[in-house]
Amino acid sequence: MGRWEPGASGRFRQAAMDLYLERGFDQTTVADIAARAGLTSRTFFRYYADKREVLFDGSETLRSAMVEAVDRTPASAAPMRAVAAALDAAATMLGERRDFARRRQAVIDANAELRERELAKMASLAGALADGLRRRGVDEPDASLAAEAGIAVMRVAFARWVGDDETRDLTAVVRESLTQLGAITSRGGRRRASGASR
Amino acid sequence: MGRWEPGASGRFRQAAMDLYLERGFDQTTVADIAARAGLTSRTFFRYYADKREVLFDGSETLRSAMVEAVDRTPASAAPMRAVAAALDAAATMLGERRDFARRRQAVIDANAELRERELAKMASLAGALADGLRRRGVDEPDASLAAEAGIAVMRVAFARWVGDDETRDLTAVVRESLTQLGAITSRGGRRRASGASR
DNA sequence: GGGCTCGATGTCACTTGATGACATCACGCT
DNA sequence: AGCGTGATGTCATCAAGTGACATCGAGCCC
Repeated sequence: MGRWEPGASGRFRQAAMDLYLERGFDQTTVADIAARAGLTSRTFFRYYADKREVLFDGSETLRSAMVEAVDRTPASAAPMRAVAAALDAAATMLGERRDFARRRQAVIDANAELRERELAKMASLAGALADGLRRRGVDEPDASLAAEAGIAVMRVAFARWVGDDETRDLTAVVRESLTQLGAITSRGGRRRASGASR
Repeated sequence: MGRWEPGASGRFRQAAMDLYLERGFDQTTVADIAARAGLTSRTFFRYYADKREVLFDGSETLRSAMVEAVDRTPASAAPMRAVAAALDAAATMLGERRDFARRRQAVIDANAELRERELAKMASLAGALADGLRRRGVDEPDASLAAEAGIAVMRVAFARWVGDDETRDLTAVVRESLTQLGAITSRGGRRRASGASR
């Protein structure tokens, strides 16, 4: 498997994922990944800006899906409706292949640098959402607040879904969490409002 | 200024801040910082785990202040009340020295790695808040949701405060933003609820 | 004072991530 | 066949960290 074997980026992704799982992120060198992929470490950096990025390949796709969901929401709808649509889109994309999501998350959770990168990706999602909201006429700080709140919900919901024993639909968890956020933040929110979820 | 000059960590902090501002984070090497501080690069890494950490020295103090604010909140209060208290504490700590906050933020905003680190610090704050809430009996997912929402508010409010021309009190901006989040997330939130802020 | 311990700092060596410059190879086109 | 082009390899280099060990300075005890 030398030069010109197709699917270089995919081979890198696979090799990296395997190695990160086998021996951990720190214990894996870029040279290792390249060797397993049948390529050179220099080539690795032509596909991925750094050693972490190889785990976040689909995030651009996810972002555009969420933005499109925002754009598709009727202009008359409230900001949080558009955010909810974006979260639905994200949940649909991530909701299949829970086993993959689990393994990937295990790798990320085990390493501080990877957690940082994931946070950055989520922040970028929040930024894109806020852009989308502004584009539809939502002013600041509402646009940023709605976007950040939405991403916060997504973060919490995803973590619950990944760590859950029973098989639940990610979309359902996301919607539940979004509703729950509304309950919590509503003024006069009473203590122990006897949660509707779990 | 050789060995045994006191205040090594402070000298590192000062030197790093200066250099990051002068020529940028990437263009500053740890050896540069150490030289300006009159120390060695090896010593730098004894005080700070990496080149970024030197900009986040007070974050531990901030965290404990916020956690204490949560703990000090009456047990009968709703979760978001405790979160609000924590945000108030944070705003009080960060609210003075806006010029310093500005310069620091300019450095951070200019560099992706630093932005990542800042996100990590904020995530750690959210985690500490969620812990505090659980300690006072708040169940999941409410604890995580409230904590994450609170940090989201803090992020937005801080950005607005730093980027604002007029001089406003950070505490006021934070409270405003928190109220605004409640308005946005409340079910039936109508479009363009004619914002109360800005 | 002399010698002692101990923590802070320095020195050295090394691994690894990341990047620039340049050479080479495989493929499609004419 | 010859050529151009993009993908890959090779080489050199820098900077971030890290471990092992030496050294210095200060306080302490006798």
